[in-house]
Amino acid sequence: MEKKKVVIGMSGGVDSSVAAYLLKEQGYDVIGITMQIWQNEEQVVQEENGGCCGLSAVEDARRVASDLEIPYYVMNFKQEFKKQVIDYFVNEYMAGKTPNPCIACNRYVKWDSLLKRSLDIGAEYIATGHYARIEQLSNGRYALRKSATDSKDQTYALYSLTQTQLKQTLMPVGEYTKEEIREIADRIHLRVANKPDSQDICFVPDGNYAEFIEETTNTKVQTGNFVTPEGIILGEHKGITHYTVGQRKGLGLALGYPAFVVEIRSKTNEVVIGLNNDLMSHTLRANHLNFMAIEDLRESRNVVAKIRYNHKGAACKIEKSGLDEVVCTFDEAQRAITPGQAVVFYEGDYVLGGGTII
RNA sequence: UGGGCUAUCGCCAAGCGGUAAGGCACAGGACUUUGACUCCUGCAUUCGCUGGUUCAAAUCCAGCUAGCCCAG
Repeated sequence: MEKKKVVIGMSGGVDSSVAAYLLKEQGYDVIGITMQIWQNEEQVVQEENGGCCGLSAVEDARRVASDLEIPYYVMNFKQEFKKQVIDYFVNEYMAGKTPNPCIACNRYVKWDSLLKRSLDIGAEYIATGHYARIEQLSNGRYALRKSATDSKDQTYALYSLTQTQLKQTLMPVGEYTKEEIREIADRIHLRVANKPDSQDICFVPDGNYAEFIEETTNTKVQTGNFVTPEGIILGEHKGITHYTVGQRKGLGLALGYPAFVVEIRSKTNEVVIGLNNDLMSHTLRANHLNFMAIEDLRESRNVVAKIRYNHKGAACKIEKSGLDEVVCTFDEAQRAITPGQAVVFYEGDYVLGGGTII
């Protein structure tokens, strides 16, 4: 019997390495791939940084593939990454919004480009080391289910996957806890067993994304005014791209009480400053919707919504307010609902769908 | 030029003779496959300057300097 062919995206980190191992154990014909997305080959690798985007990827991944005795290739996705992730990231910030590049990367680079190319080379599935599970529901649809450990769950960043993509994807790591994954890595003597988890934006290694935006656009951001909700000028800001809703640090505003960014007005180039309380809101609107567990939202539903990656989720009612727009009303006010971020709806452990906060 | 008031960390501000609170800001760390939030730690050997009184002064006294207010 012909073994099913799977392309596994390998970052060189623990999770995707163990994923590759698990797939091989499960009897798949596994091919390891590392996606070259941003850095130049000659760029010094970041030893400390493991993770999804693979700054130190190639060396480690190649070695793991070799240890697992699976074929391994590096594929170039720099163009796609530049267009779908970097450009999007920069444009969103310049428009006063706060993008989530990981979601864009997943959607366009991993599940558009990588999947296509994998199918082209005869694979039936692609696989990743994400902490999430994919299940087919009784209604026939595929949906993401939270990983075995809630604390590591990554379904939030994957809400935009389509039915076709889900059908052709495997996420073997989702059944395990992080500890179990490290144990497996240890047991099979993976050298990457103790690599730290990834973090921060992969293409801005030093974390200074505002500077990164200036460099890639080759323009200096305009400074502007910090204002109160009433319009009183409080001081000068460094440029809209330096801020996000809910931010406290880095404002340099000594008002005597903690001050937060409440709103970013790109039209007037103003950053509105207020109290923590001013950030609390019961509703949000979202567009660019994608539904998983259901085909569409025909009538209002009570769900749990996450409004950022690290959000425990909050009970709310969602209903359509347009062809591609949903209104979400929370039982309890939520803090710092931020335009540009994703909102993901859950029913139990399953992803119902999600969208982009307007 | 008379009269009054005030000068304590980058900002605000306790202190009232017994050996420098606190908040904001800032820095570092933790957390984190986005941005944030949050949490932890650090942050004036010194109180505008110079003298004096006292065992002991940021705290009392004198002079000087600077700023503010009211007169003119």
